[in-house]
Parts: sequence; structure tokens; C-alpha cells
Amino acid sequence: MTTREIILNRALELFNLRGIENVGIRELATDLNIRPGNITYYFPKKEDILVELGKQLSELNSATIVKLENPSMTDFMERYRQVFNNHYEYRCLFLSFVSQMQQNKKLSENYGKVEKSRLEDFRKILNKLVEAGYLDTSVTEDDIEQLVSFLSLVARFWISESTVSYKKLSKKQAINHYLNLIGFVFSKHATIIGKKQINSFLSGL
Amino acid sequence: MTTREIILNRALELFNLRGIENVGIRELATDLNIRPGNITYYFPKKEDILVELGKQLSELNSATIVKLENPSMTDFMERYRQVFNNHYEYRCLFLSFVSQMQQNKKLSENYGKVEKSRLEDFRKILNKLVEAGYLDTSVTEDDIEQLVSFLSLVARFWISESTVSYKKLSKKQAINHYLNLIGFVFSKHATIIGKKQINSFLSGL
DNA sequence: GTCTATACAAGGATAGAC
DNA sequence: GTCTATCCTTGTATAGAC
Repeated sequence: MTTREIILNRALELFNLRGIENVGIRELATDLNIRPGNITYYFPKKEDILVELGKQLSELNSATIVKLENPSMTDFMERYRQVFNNHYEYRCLFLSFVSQMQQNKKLSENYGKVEKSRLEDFRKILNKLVEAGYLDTSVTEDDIEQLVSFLSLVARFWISESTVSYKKLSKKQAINHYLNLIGFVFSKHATIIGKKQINSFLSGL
Repeated sequence: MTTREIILNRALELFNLRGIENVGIRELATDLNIRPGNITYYFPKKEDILVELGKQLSELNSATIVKLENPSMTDFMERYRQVFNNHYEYRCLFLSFVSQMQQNKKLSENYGKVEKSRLEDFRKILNKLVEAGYLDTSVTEDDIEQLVSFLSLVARFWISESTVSYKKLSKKQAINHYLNLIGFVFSKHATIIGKKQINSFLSGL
């Protein structure tokens, strides 16, 4: 493993454990038994570490998320389970989401692009779920916008909320809590077969 | 206005404008044409300013929120409109929500108490809405928990999301966006009369 | 009780020696 | 590629003037 990779790995661990703002470059260096300037050599600014971690997350998501030609309701729920698992591994980014988006230009640029295509992707999937008879045909374009809106809010802030309000929950319990919430909202727009898939997915968690 | 009040008022303005982390004590002092130590006299730590702003917000909410004996669906939506308006005035607190909750013990204690009773309050209101025939009788206790969960997520993070994703929206537009989301979710659990009230509330925004 | 001046520690960032 | 020295900013503590 290169020094650069060693720094990235340990930074992610410490940031996840104690928060980005609470882990200094000096501390990270001491932990790795290297000198602060050495970290600066690979990452001139602290921001740069986070830009790289952000890239890792989006690559992880790309690798995890399989293209769905004919998505079922189960596929949809399963995809969110995977995305949430990935988010958890990079939870430090979500816990400092707003401040990073405001201060870290590159990170926010990268995130903006990825997020835009991700939302577009989900719009398509929802439309396909309607066509395939998993979501009700009464679901309008406007409803889909609201559903995407809802998904986007949950995806961005579930980690923040669970860190603040559900500290005692394990990773799995926390993820299940929010998958249940998504299932709850979506089942009201699902067909009978769609509901069935949601329920069996949730009861299998 | 006392010095203490002047400090609090201007701090809120600057924190809202540029973020809590980006406004230093020295800068606030310069802006007010007083010396940093003078701020320290009233607020030994920066945290203490935020504790006080947190109290102001919860007092504002208490003052705004009218006790509802026989709440209608319209009352429910209207209450959220008021709460969101109040949140916006103290948006800096929500933009740094997670880090404050983790680092500011008093603020998080105070918030914990208020939030607990607020959620309890909303559970009661939802139950009453069922009894009064605005929400469907098929709504179970478990459904109510999910709805409260949903409301809690939106209430805490709508400002964060709109700051990051909907920068161009005005205060009113942003609030309307999230009221629409709440209406969207709730209308699926509402009776005919309940739906009517939600729709007429939303179209009157 | 109110306000000022000053000092200190910690964190990010930079230039340059080896 | 690695490390040292140094600077600047921020939060905070203290001593003392009015």
C-alpha cells in the first residue's frame, strides 16, 4: 500500500470515528507515525483528502449498483439497501454534509454531477416500476417528483439523524429503520404485487 | 437594547448569513464595534451564544404554536407552516445541527427535551386526526410512528437540503416545497375530507 | 458590573531543506 | 518523497482599567 493510500484509509477511519472537524492533520500524522508535512505532500489541503474520499464513495456506489433493465420493487429496495451500506462506510462525509458542500468546491462539484445522474436514474426506475405494474398507474409525473424528493432527503440525511437521535442503533438497525420508512411511503403507491414485494423485502431484513 | 441582546441579534444575523463556523468572535466584535473580550463577558464560550439562540427558537415555537383541542388537517398543515417559518429565522442552528448536537451539551440537552415533547404532541395530534375522521381509520399505531419519523426527518433537515440543493429558492418557495412533500405523504393516509383540506391548503400557498 | 488588552494553545497552510 | 520550521487564524483564559 502506498503512503497515499495509507493516509486515505486511516483518515476515513478516524473521520468516521470522531468527525472530520475533530481530527487534525497533526493527529492523523501522529497516528500514522509520519510527519504532518508528509500528509501535506499528498494532500495540500485537508479538503483534498475529502475530495478523494468522495470519489471513492461514488466509485463504490457505481461498483455496487447494478444496472437494472427490468427492475422489480424488490430490486429497488435492494438497491437502497446497498446504497445505504455504502453511505455508512463513508458516514463522515454525510455528517459534515452541509459544511463540506459549502466550503469544498471540488467535492460539491463532484457530488452535484453524480447526484444529478443518480436522481435521473431513479426517475427512470420509478417510471419503469409504474410500467411494469409494481407502482400504481395513478402515480403521476408530479408524484414521481415528490417521491424522488423524498428519497433524496432520506439518502442525504439518514446518517445525520440516526447519529443524533438513534445513537444506540447498530448499523444494520439504523439502515433497516430508514428502509422501513421508504417502504412505508412507497407501499401507498404500490400495486398489490408491489406491496407484496415491499413487505417481503422488509420482513426479510 | 442591552449589549447582551445586541450581541445575540447580530450573531444570529451573521450566523444565518455565513454559517456559525465561519463567523469568529473577533469578527462579530469588529462588526459591533466592541472588543472580543466584551462578548466573552456575556458569553464565555461561543457555544453559549448558540445555547441562547436555541432557547429563543424554542420560545418562539411555543409562542407561535397554538394548542389545538380539535385539530383539523388544515390546522396540522398550518402548524407546520409556522414551525418552518420559525426554523428559517434560526436556520444557522439547523445548518450546523449535527456538529452542535455532538459538541454543545447544553444545546443538545435542551433540544432533546423540547423535541421529545414536540414529537409526543404530534403523535397525539395524529391520533386525534384519525378519531376526527381526517386520517384514515386504517392508519395503525405503527403507521403513526412512521409518519412521526418522517415528519421529524423533514423538520430537522429541510433547511440543510434546501441550502445545498435549492439555493435559488426564496424562503417561501423552499417552505412550500417541503409542505408539499408533507402533504403528498399525508394525503395517502387521509380520508376524503382530509385530502380536500390538504389540497386546498397546498393550493392556497 | 462592564469593558479592554494581551497571551496562549490548537489547527490549517506554506516554503524550503534534505 | 519526506520532514522541519514558521505563519496565520480561531477559540479561550486572565489580569486589570473604568
